Amino acid sequence: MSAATVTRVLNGSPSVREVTRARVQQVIDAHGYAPSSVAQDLGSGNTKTLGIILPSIRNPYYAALVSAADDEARRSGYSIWLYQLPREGELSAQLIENLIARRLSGAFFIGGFSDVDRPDLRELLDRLGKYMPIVAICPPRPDLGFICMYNDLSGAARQAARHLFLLGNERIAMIGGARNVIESGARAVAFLSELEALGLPPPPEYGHLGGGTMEDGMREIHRMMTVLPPAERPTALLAYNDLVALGAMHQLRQMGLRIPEDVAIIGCDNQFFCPYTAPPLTSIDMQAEEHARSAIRELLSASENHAATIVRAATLIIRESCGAHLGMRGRAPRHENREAAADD
Amino acid sequence: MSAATVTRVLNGSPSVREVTRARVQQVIDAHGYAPSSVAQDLGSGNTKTLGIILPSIRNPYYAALVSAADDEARRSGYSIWLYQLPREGELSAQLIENLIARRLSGAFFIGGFSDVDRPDLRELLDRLGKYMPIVAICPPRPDLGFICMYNDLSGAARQAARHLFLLGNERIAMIGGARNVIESGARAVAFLSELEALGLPPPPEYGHLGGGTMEDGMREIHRMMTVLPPAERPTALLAYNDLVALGAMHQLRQMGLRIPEDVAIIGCDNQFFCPYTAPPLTSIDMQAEEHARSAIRELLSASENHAATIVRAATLIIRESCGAHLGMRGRAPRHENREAAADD
DNA sequence: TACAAAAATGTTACCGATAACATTTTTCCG
DNA sequence: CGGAAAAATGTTATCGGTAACATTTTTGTA
Repeated sequence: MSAATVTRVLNGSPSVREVTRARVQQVIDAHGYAPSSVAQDLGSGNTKTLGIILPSIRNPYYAALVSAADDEARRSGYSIWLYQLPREGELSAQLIENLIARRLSGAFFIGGFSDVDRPDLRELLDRLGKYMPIVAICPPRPDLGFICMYNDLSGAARQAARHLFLLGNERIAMIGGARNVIESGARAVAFLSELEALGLPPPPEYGHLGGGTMEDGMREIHRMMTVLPPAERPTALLAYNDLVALGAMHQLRQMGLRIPEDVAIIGCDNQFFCPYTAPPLTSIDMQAEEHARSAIRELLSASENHAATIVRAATLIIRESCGAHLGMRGRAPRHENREAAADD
Repeated sequence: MSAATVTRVLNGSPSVREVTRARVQQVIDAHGYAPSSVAQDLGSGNTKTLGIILPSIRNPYYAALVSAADDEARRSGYSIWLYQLPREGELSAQLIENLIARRLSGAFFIGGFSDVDRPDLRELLDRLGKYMPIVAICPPRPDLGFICMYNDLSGAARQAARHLFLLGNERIAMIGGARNVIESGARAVAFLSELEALGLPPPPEYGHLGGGTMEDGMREIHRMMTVLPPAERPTALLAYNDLVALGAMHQLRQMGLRIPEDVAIIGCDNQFFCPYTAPPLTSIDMQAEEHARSAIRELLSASENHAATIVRAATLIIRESCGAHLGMRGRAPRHENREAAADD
């Protein structure tokens, strides 16, 4: 029983006698043996493993991407190697080496809240791109030599802005994110251009966005609702993501303000909890599942990196936090109420 | 420049002349070369990779475990290989082989909502245990030959049950989960024994739990609040987890019932969104971070599997959904209101 | 039965890094 | 400057699986 025969039995080669096969199989079963994919990987030069690089799996939007990606990869016999990005400054060269050393079959990069200008991430992507195909969830940039998937927000942003406007909102603020950051920059631009088209550009006092967590949402809305004079406070919010929206809603409630009567709010990502907030959160669906599955398929079929962009339309999912179910009537008693309640 | 010299340069061996080191380093830098950890793994017999096996990364509680585990593993130069369990019947022998074939350095098993009696999972664990150390988040069982981490719920369950009782609740239902399932079985037993100690065993009409999602929570509470006569409906809920609680709260709101005035509710897991629900959800913290970090440390230091249990106390985190901030006064106007509103 | 063709099994080399050992080069002192 | 000790570098074998090739066994037919 040479090693080659065992290989043949394992791979179901037809040129093995039935007696031999049975004998080998018996030993395999007795030992619960499975051939080392480490050795297979080394021999074949294919690890059948895809890396997913993201800021934090704690963000449910990323978790949804990873979940779908894992499922899709496994269907083709590939598996997922997880890599949470450390903060800037902690992404040592050593960690990048580690990523290259793994000889992954491909990398799915979910930058999200990562600064465009983070030089460490650029170095990471540049170096990685020489070794494996990359697909990233990020707005297209001419200098990126791999596939970028992103959402065309223009339709949804227009719908969201007009929706809020038609419901009587004339002071609409954007909240969360940061303009110099890949993804939130794109979202900000989309929202901003629509607000300007309506003649409702957010005044500078609304601030320059700021973060992607619940705490960031709380802080920002608290600032606007206390520092600004009542007549200048926003009556509607476009949030960078649903987490920020969640924080903002919480803060508004704590201040005794009603949603959507006093402040309407629209989130982004359409995360799993959106239908379950009080009121249910109107949000923009970013097609996480489709992005993830198609990213994996691209990685599996790609032989070399090539610049390309794959666009999916984002769609506004209307629930109650934007005030749609109240119509214009919901607006009437708002101002007095809001100003009285929030003036602390 | 033989391969051995390159190895010596990479590993900083002292016995390399400075000129040689510089020459080799220059080539390394020019090519952006990093040594293949696949080959290293084969040679050393250590993949420095830990597998995390779980039902779905979409559950934020699991995501929190994975996030902390990834961070802890990376500190020791290890990385995480993700494996989402398919449904029963779809966990083929082939997938188990794949898991063994990877020659992982250890496996962190997060069973959660997995049936104790799922024979495929038992086979998975039995076979895996022969090849690598395992740490699982699950209640201890005499037949498991590896480390089990779990929460001692008795203190928190007692606190929760008495808390609800002292606030005037005499009809307390458990909602979600399934008795024949590892984790939810333990939670159910803990809650049940406390309710019985108070002389408030849930009547059979409250049903036999049922599931771990928002939808399950909605369905169960809808059933109780419509099928049961008003006088028998629960005035408080102990939810299997926070997702079920989220669904139940949503359904209660839709029925026009107030939380906690009409129905008080306590969740489990203390997920990230608990402080942000309306009202903020009282929940039982399960120490995800501590479990995950210590699980990784155990895996890294373990040489062989040995049965052991590591217990951490679960703690009740009181917010508003249980009615604590209202005290007994919150109970007074409840009954009339609840019965009138929910009687559809 | 003999012998060629076909089938079954065995052998060798390779993937890439590295430990152990072998060889070459350098150093340093008499 | 010779030559031994020390330092630097090269060579070989190994990890486990497998492709390619080599060899042995079986089959089938004259």
